[in-house]
Amino acid sequence: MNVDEALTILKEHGYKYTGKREDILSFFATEDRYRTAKDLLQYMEPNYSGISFDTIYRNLHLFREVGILESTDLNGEKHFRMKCAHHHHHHFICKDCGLTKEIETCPMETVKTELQSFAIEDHKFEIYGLCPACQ
Amino acid sequence: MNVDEALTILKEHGYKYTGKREDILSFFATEDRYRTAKDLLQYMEPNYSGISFDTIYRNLHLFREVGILESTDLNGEKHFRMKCAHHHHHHFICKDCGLTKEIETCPMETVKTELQSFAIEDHKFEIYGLCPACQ
DNA sequence: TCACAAAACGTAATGAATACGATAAAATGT
DNA sequence: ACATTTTATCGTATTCATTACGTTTTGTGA
Repeated sequence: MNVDEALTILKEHGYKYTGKREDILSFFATEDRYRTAKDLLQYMEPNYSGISFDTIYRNLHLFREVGILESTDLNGEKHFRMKCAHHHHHHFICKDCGLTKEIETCPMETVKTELQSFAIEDHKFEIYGLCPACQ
Repeated sequence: MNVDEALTILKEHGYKYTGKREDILSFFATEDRYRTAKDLLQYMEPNYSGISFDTIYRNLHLFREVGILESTDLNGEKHFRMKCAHHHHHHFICKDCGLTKEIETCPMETVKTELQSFAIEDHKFEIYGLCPACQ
């Protein structure tokens, strides 16, 4: 997803356009990997000195709710990345740099037969390690 | 894993026996599901009034390190459960009560072919939802 | 039973995330 | 263009889980 697509989604949901939001989106559009709220704050600081935590977190959660970002818990800290909306898949995640690689394998179909009487709402399949550059 | 097996593991690693440790272990031996540090603290409080956070967390991490417990992050809070050591498997986890059900399916073999140049260190496959009792 | 290493206590500190009243800014209708 | 309304942001305080640490207590092996 690119910045324009994301801004369109925002507008469709009736949310306003601001310079900060565009900058947040372009941060994630450029970084094709999982980043933390702190990473984003450090990126924003130079241009918007004194930007508040509220703004960072509110927008991160808003963007996730409307489907612009996706998130995962990595050692106790929430990480965010631009959502890849084209099809269902999972991620390899580099422990060092947060880089992600798409995994096509998804075992949910076979798993469903194992969970007949359970109400499945969600699932998480992540592989962790080091990417070629970080090895 | 039962309490005696766990105590044996502790002794093998040269750690000491204490009443608190046995109680912590019997808590997890009884509860066949993911529990938080707070859950454990509430269980210990009546018998050991004034037990400290240090004791709780130190033992939880120790037990995980020697392979007595396994842990996962669930909405920003670490959850622990007795490790089922017999064979590799994953879990369905109930969002309400933390109950777990073993899943035999593990897609790592096929995934490895997708990640030739990546150093795989770990993986997580969890299914979330409601167990029959909580629906 | 004595000495020493490990465990626990009590409490303070850290760090991520959330909350909130006040202010500012963007969209909308006239 | 202007006023109105709605949303966004600021500044800061608070919550909550977790970690840290100096001191005291307690197992354990000689």
